[in-house]
Amino acid sequence: MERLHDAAEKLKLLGDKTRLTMLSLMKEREWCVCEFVDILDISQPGVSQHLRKLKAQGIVKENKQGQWVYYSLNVEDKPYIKAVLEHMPDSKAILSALNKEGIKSICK
Amino acid sequence: MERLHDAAEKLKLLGDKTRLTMLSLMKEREWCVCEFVDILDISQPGVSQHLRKLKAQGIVKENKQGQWVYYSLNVEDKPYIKAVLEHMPDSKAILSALNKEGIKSICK
DNA sequence: TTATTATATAAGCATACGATTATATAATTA
DNA sequence: TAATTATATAATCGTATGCTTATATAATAA
Repeated sequence: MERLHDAAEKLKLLGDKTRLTMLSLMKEREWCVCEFVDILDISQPGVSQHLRKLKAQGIVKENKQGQWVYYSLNVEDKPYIKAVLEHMPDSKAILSALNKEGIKSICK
Repeated sequence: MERLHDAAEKLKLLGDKTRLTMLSLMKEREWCVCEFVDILDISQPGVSQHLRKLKAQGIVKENKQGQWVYYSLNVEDKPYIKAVLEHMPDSKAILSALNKEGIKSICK
């Protein structure tokens, strides 16, 4: 059952707290790598690697703007992923819980 | 964000082909361990351990009937898991793809 | 051009995971 | 009671995962 195999591969990526947080944040807007680094307790290479995996599975897409790379959701054709994210908290709640409500493109 | 942590833990369990198949089958009815052993290409202890993890996260519940233990979904209070499973193939499609349409409580 | 900033890639490492075989427990049947 | 059947647990093992530090690449700014 190829469909289940592929779905499992993608769901596996949602089964990580850091990635699930990033994806939930991306429900609102696109974010650049350095913003995730500021928000999440993880190194910059760590963030990049999570995003690489998500992109490899087509779950996110990138948008290069000068030296910044913005990542956003690409789940319109992945209904079960979309459904999961719809049940996750929104950016405001996430940032508030992480005490990071102040961040705004800190990357300078 | 405790909610994301917990959700990630549960989604991690869906991110495995074998478990996702079992859960999708359970959309239709409860199944005993030996049925899963017949259907999936995995040993009996392997099946038991997958079910133990699913039960530990409250995703399935068991129903002991004599020497058989039947497992079924317990996702009414887990909307995002429910949503994922609703997008997965049904038992008929799964068994057909695995060439296992014949099985019917083979455990004898 | 040189320095700075943003991102990606590589290498290494500890831990988690999925599977197996062996064995234990429990219920059923002879 | 002994044998069979169903399930669970334990021990083991190879591989995958997530993280880090170090380094490379690319774009911007001085």
